[in-house]
This record gives sequence, structure tokens and C-alpha cells, in this order.
Amino acid sequence: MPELPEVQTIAMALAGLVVERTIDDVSVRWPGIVDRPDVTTFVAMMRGRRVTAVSRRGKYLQCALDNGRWLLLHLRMTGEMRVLPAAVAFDPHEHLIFHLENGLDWRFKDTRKFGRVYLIADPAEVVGQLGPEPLDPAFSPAYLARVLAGRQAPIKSLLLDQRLVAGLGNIYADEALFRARIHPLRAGGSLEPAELAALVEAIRDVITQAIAEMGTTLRDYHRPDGSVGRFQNRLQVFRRQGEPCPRCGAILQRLVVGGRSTHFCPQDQPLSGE
DNA sequence: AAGAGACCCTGGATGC
DNA sequence: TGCATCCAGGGTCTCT
Repeated sequence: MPELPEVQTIAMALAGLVVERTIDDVSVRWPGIVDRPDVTTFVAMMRGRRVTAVSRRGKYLQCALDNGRWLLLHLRMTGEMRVLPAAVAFDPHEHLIFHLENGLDWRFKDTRKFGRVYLIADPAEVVGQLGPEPLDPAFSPAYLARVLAGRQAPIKSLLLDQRLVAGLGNIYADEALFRARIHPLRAGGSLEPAELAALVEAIRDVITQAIAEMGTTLRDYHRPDGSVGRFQNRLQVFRRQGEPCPRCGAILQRLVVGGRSTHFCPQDQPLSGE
């Protein structure tokens, strides 16, 4: 499941492969992947465009085009970016292909078809509602205190709300709460100042380390050259229910919060009593 | 307004 | 062995 570190890794690799490349033609093999504009307009407007830059905002890939417009892509659950010779046979889950002028194909593969692309005049049309980046100074304990004030929802659910902070998904939310020793069911508004500070630090740490390890590959996530990430070897609680806590040895538990599988240490992350 | 839940999808895992 | 069912979860939408 690509989250911020995975999308960051993909953006950096993609930049080296498609910046200054021209899109000669476009193949849409499953039209539902194009969110906007309509598919016919999308293909007509993308044909002949040159990519001038690739960046990331939250979990979105942002590609600046030579006509001033923007191509945004979201990989959702199983989306992958691949760049490979056009002669390579299509995979049935490659739904969108940009045929580059240098003989390579830039392909959007997405088994579960949740991913989307947007061709827009201003990135804010899609990413305008996102909260701050976790590594931006704006994401501070004071900011968290302000946006969490009065919130009764579990902190785990709130960390997944992209309007509060951009880029966290299920894996890094669980890992950050573990590192900060905060129970995932704690009401967001109940966190003490010291806990808010610990949470901000934990989120920054886990995101920074995961970027350095080029993301977490559990199944679908691959870099554009097909290689996998390494952070799966650093996961301390995610999908480790039944195993001993790496810090205290208690048995890690799993529960469902907001419909999402959630992993934590019942001893290090107490719900009450401290 | 905030929070809960349905929905979109498919393939792998599980159960009988 | 084969078939049916369950589960995974990012984001959007609806309902209360």
C-alpha cells in the first residue's frame, strides 16, 4: 500500500526516467483510471506533452507538463509505476500507458483499479485540502494540539485523515503510535502535550527511516525498476500480532479501528492508567 | 460538524 | 481438489 515513503521513492525514480521525455501517444486500456477530464480529452491533451518535473504531495505523484498543466496520479492500494521497453508484453493490469519518444513505455499498473489520474490546471484542485507534510515544520505539536482539540475519534483514525496530515497510511500510523507509546483508540483530543510531541517526533522518525529504506514492500509495492523496498524489515508492530513486542516482550495485539486493521502493544501503549 | 459505515475492486488466503 | 467466502485498505460518499 503506497504511503508517503513509497510515493516519495517512486517520484524520485520516475523523475530520472520521464523528466524531459515527450509522450508520443497514450493508451487507455481501462477508462475508469482517468478521473478527469473525460478520457477522449485526456488522451488528446496528453499527446505530445513533455514532462518537466516530478514531485510528490501527500500520496499523490505530481507531474508538471510543458504546457503549464499538471498530471496527478494516485496509486491507492495496488498501483505501480513501471518504465520499460515498449516491446515488453502488456500485463493485464496495466491500465494506462504513456508511449515515450525514447522507445520506453511509462505504464500505470493497478490490480485493484482503485488508482486514478487527474489532468488539471492547478494541483490545488486535487491536493488543496491536504494537511501539512509530516516533515514540514508546520507539522508541529502545536499544530496537532489545535486540530485535535475536542476530537473524540480514535487517534489512529485521525492520523489516516489526509486533511490533518498528508501521507500517512495504515502501516506508518501503527508504527508511529507504537514508537510514541500511544494506544490507537485514545481519543484524539485527549492526548497530553508530551504525547503530542512524542507523536510528532515518532511520525517524523518513521517516515524519515522508511524513505531511507525506500519504502515497505508487503506485496504490491515496487519501485519503477521493479525492485522492492526494505522497511518491511524494520516494522515493529504492523501485522505482527501474536509475536512478542520488540521493546517489552508482551504479545502484540490486533484490533479493528475505523474499519482498519490496527496493531499495537497492550503493555507499551496503555489505553488508560499510564 | 463529526463520526460511522458502505462502496469500489481483485487476488490470495481460508474454510468446508 | 474445488468451490465459496472472507479479507486487505485509500479515499470518497452517504447517513445519522
